[in-house]
Amino acid sequence: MSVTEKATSAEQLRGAGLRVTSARVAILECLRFARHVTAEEVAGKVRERVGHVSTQAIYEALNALTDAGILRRIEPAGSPARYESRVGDNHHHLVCRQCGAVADVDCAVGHAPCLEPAANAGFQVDEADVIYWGLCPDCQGGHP
Amino acid sequence: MSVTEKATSAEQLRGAGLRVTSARVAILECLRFARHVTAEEVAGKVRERVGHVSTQAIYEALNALTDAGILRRIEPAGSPARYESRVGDNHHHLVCRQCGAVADVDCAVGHAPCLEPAANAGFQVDEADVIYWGLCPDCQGGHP
DNA sequence: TCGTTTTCTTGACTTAGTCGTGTTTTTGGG
DNA sequence: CCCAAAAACACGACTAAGTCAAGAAAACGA
Repeated sequence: MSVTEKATSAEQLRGAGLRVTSARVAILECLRFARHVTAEEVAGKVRERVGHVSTQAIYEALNALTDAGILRRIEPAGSPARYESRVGDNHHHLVCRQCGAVADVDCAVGHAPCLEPAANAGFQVDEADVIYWGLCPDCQGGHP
Repeated sequence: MSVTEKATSAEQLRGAGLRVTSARVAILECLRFARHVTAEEVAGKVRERVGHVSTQAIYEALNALTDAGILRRIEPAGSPARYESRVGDNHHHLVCRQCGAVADVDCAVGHAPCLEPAANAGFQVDEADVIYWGLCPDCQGGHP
């Protein structure tokens, strides 16, 4: 499986005008399976695959990939930034107040959803960031 | 003006079961005029009114007031937390990518807006946090 | 006014990153 | 295939925005 995937990851990088390095490929591979992971978690998984990579390299790569549109960064309040490889559909997120679990939600309002607020106060809006806060199924048992 | 307002702020605090202190009253007074301000900005304004107050006291008071539902905290990605006194209507926010300016938006979808995502994945949702990202009128001049 | 409880102060600590500087890798051209 | 330029990475110092802990001060009910 990994041959095809590595090829795809490399192509993705080249297509975005980025150099192909083992760290970046490993990041993309990891995010194929792990979703909504923090930079530290990515670092751990990447190191499992390719040995030592500095934390700063992880940050820089994640920033580069995010800027290139290959990854999407979400930053729920009170949580470190999380990354996912599902991009381009501007879906939203459910976040559990208790355990921090994150789930994807498709938008209710169409394909470029919620992008237009009722009155935009003169702002030129290009993205809507929607987070639904609540309790995930596992945390609904109501224990203090 | 300030007599009535101080009374009101004190009543608000007492009504929420919180002790009335000069720092808390000053915070509420400031947030009557200043909106979407950071903890540091609040600290500055509060100190103008009542002299020395420690930064930690500001943080603790803001947390207490937020927990009590008297203030609302918003935390746009890449910005420190901001506070506002407009609570209870679950309105949303426009944030400028360039200068960080924040503006209020009423919700388009009704009075308990966007609270229900299309599919909630079993989550018990109690709040929707919507941030529209874009450029404010002042930053639309397109200067690099 | 007194005592309890909450709040405030001071200061150390933590987390999640950014900023430089110098050293490796990639990679396209010869 | 080799080599220079550009990009990426390593290492370490630094920063912002808070939290945590222990003792002093202020609120408020009796």
